Amino acid sequence: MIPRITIAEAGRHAGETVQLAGWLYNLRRSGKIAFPILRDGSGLMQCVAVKSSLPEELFETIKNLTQESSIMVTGKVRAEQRAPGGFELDVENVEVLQRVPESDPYPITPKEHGIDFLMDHRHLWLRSQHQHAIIRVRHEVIKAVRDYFDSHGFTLVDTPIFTPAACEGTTSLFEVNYFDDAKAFLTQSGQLYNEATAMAFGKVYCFGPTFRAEKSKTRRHLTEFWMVEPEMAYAGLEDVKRVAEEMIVFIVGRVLENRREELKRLERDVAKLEAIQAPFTRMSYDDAVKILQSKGSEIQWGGDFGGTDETLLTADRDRPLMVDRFPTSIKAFYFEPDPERPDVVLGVDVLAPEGYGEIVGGGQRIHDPELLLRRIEEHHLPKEAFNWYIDLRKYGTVPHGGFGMGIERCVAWICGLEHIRETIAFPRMLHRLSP
RNA sequence: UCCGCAGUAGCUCAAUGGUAGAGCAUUCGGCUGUUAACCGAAGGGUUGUAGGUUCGAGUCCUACCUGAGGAGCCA
Repeated sequence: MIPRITIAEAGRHAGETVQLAGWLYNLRRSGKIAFPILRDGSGLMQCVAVKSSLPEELFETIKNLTQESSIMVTGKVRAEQRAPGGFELDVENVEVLQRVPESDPYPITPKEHGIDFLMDHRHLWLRSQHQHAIIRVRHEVIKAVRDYFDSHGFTLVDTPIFTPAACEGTTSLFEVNYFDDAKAFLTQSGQLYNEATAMAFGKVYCFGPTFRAEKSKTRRHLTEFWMVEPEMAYAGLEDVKRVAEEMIVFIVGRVLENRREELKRLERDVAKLEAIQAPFTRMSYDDAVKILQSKGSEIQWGGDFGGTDETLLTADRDRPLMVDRFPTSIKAFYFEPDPERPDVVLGVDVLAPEGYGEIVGGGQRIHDPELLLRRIEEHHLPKEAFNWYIDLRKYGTVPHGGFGMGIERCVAWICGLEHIRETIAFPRMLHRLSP
């Protein structure tokens, strides 16, 4: 019985006859020799078919294979300097499961394509090397996130996707029918529910899809994205900052450890990632505004950063930047005010270097029931909808805090991508709902 | 939602208001070590849609559609 292996394992089988199962990535041929390159999801393998050592019919079959045809190849693995990857397979047999017809060839050729065409063919584009590398880095980032929290005493408690009301009231939500007469909204954050589970488990995190109906049309926005949100009881702003910093350093370290090959394929400057070490630069909102003004930004105290402001602040830094103590007026209702300065809140944003902007936002939450009620009124939020949330302050309230990190923004930064849309298999954007 | 930009062969792009072209892909032929292989040939077009200016429009004007970029909002 000939063993079936993956291309990634081929190096351990040099000299053995094995079977590979995959798709034809490319084919170069001359009259009497052909080099089919096989793709199986784990890597690429150059195969060699020599006319003189194969039955004529088989050689003709190989010579006429079309791109992305599904095939199983049997042959002997051999170390070969000239082959990409260092190993080659001498073809003994090829079984064709489906030959892609030349009347309707595979649309994504080895040449360049425009973004619109590629997005329309996203279901096929995922087969290409570049996309493959990005999705694998994403996998590593997600695994690192989970490993970090799992090994630091956090319990995974996922929060609902159907919610009855806005979590923050400021941004728009996707509305869906919920049976006969009720409306539900797709969640834009698990945070409020996290605050409940943190009072039950101490340290928790949720990780799932999040939805924003904002009509944002930039390289940093999706309407559906994945967010990890830790929340900790008996914790303040400094604890939030420390955990965010530790987590980011851990994630980048893991990607460097396990996904070098992918980063190389993405032509990522690895030195920039190796520089991601604690401590990150810490800065108050006040100082950030002064720096921005000195660099020519129009920002005034009390205003929020624009995309160009974030770039100005981080472009010449080699580590993430933590900005804290934002004006109360520009932040959500649940932020705890600074006890020494009630006009600012104990919130923090983490801005990735190289101009990638905000990847983490969080802070300390209000734990005083009186203040929370006042804020709900000031923001004109329906108090009844928040009864359960107010209960958390009635029954054993404690200082607590947490943050959210957008996975796609983090992956875009680590991969060094221009646009967030390639960091998720099937991106959902303002004008893109398919495939 | 706002501001400019673009739309020509399956794909990526050319074409001064005057005969619609190239590379890749596809088909046929050649080549025993190719590396987005190479060489030769062939097929492939309602120039986004509708109207207008002009002897003549891919090119100029108007509207619409679609897309990509940026702004605002945000992770």
